[in-house]
Amino acid sequence: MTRAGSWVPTTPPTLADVAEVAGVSRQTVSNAVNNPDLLRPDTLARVLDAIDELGYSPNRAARNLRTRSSHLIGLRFAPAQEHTANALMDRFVHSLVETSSAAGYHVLLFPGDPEDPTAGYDQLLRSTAVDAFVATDTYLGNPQATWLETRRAPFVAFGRPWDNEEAVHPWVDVDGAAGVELATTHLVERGHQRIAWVGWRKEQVIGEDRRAGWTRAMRSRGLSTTGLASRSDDTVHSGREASAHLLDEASPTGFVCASDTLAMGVLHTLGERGLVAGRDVAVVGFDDSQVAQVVPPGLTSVRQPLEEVAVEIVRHLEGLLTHPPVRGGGVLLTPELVVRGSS
Amino acid sequence: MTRAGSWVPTTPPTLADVAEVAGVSRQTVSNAVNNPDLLRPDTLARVLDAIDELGYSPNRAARNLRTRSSHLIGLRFAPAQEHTANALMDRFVHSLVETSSAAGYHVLLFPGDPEDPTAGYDQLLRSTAVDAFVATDTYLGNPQATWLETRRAPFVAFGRPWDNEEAVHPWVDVDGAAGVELATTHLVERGHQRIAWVGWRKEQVIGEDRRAGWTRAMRSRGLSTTGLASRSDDTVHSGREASAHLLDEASPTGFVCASDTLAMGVLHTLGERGLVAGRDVAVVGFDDSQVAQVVPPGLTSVRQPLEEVAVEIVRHLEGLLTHPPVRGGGVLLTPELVVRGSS
DNA sequence: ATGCTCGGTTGGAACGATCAAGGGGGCTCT
DNA sequence: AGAGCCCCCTTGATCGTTCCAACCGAGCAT
Repeated sequence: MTRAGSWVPTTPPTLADVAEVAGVSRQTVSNAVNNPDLLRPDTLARVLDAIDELGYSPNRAARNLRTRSSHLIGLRFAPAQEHTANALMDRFVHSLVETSSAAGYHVLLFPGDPEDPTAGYDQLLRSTAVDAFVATDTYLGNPQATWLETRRAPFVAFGRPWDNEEAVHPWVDVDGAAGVELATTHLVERGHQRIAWVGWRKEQVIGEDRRAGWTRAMRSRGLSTTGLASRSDDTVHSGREASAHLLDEASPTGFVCASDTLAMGVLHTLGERGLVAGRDVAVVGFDDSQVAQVVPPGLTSVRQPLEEVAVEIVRHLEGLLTHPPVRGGGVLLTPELVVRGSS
Repeated sequence: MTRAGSWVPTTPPTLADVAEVAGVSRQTVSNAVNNPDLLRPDTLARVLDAIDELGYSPNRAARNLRTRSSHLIGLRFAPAQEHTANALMDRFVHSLVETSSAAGYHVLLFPGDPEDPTAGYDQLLRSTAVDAFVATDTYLGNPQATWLETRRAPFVAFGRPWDNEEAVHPWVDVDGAAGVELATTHLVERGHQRIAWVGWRKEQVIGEDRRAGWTRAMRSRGLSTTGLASRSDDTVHSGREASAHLLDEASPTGFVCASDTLAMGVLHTLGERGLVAGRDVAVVGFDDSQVAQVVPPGLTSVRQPLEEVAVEIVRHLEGLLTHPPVRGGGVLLTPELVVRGSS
């Protein structure tokens, strides 16, 4: 219990104040807070009473200065693109905040310059404003991870180091191929044979990874993939055009998409042609965005275990920050399929 | 330019290191960083060179300790509810991060306990971990604002103090009634006369505010509202039921909704009945969520100026933190209507 | 009794920045 | 020439915490 009197202190109580009230020294109070085991039970109780009475809470700045750590985790916060369905950061960030809070850390957001993915990191690092980073958006060609590695900055990446075989930093990622394989198999089990892939451009490694799941599922069932794949930008418009083209040329009965955004494009096409998703043609998206959840008749989608990702990331961070020599290693989590009306 | 050598320093350079290299005292370096005007141009240049050469960046902890301020802004981060269309925090948070960064502040996220809206604030406040808070979710009955006021905590609220006439804290809000009025007028101008309202329960002040915009627009055109209003929970399901009921009983030609989530429910109903949104019946949502942007045929929606909100909030925060006596005052911003296929 | 360990406690120093006060050189003014 | 002043810079103290080494009394073996 904290005494919540009406008096508002001009200056918060310090360790010394508590020490005086409890009749012990500063160090003893510090120990009561950080290493309670070192104190005799009765002394500890007396100190805790005093802390309680004064409403004492250790001054973060002083502690940070002395211990050379801020207990803050930096996260570059880029906004979700408008006119797409991808807003997974929201779920991820929340889980990260929750998990790291339980581990005694807070999340510090800093803006990301789209032009320069490494901007901002340096400043925070050198001013010892954060203890570590969580790096997201580790798509191919993003120099973030490599840059952080050369700086010896403690960080955990959400995303595999696609372009760097020798990367030794810890990472956590979701097995996109496995997710798409789940989705494809799901459609096969519903009796579909001609299942099309609506994906991203070839340069997008993540997209190619997901595509591999489709190929794998199709081949393992002896189904042909010829003429059933398309690649384009991650926009609703592209998804619409791609699916229209596929319907004309290959008449698939099901679509597996690299994203919910593309899947929405497919739904557009179906609507234009008087086809009903889930009845005439099956559609599966990727990300289980809010769009997938509320659009009629419900879009079946691959859901990334973002909560688990955050947990794993924090686990790695704790490892990094407490046992510095321990480095490297990755964790690959498997997504699940959320089945809705569209399939 | 920062010298990015391959050597990684074990310990970052300090003010004293810079002072030695530049051949000046600590205080002079400090002034070079914080009050450049105080130095002679040539001295300033020499110091800046040294700073550059060493890659110096002030230690945040030390600065915070001495100045009794952290330059951090606390934001309670609650996740968007699943199965709704509302994910406006994403846009808002990004803008807040961007704006406050420009003002020299960073955003610190902390988890919110749904059971206790004031949890977390106290700890951060007393440990001087943050300078101020941004309080969101200031719906009626949320004790946050009042609690923060009694604690004399510096904060700016996103949302009006609905339940407290005497509130003196600064706030920024969006005029929901004006937004809905825009939406309703838009439908009237398109020739609609029987325009229904799909809203929230009466207890939701924000919902009632938005509803007032509908009433106002209807009355000013001499249109009847009788039997055209419904109130329910903010779920797709509720929106679906409400609109089905309204169609049966009052046969409206247009729907104005308190949220995109409810609007999606309306779209569900239309789909079930073979009606086409935008052709047979007009639908307008609220929030301009990603769902509104990508759902076929595009959902017309009221877009809150979240970027401006963040700017205003940061402006108020700066005022609070630099001229403590200046308090109070609110800003009400007007949203705009984004017209899409559904109307 | 002496020496020694051990749990518990103590005061001094340090972390790295800013604040407040002080000082020296050059200029003007008398 | 001396007083006064301003400008530019330096010095010592300080923020509140944790680290460090020393200390002290009690218990035990010698």
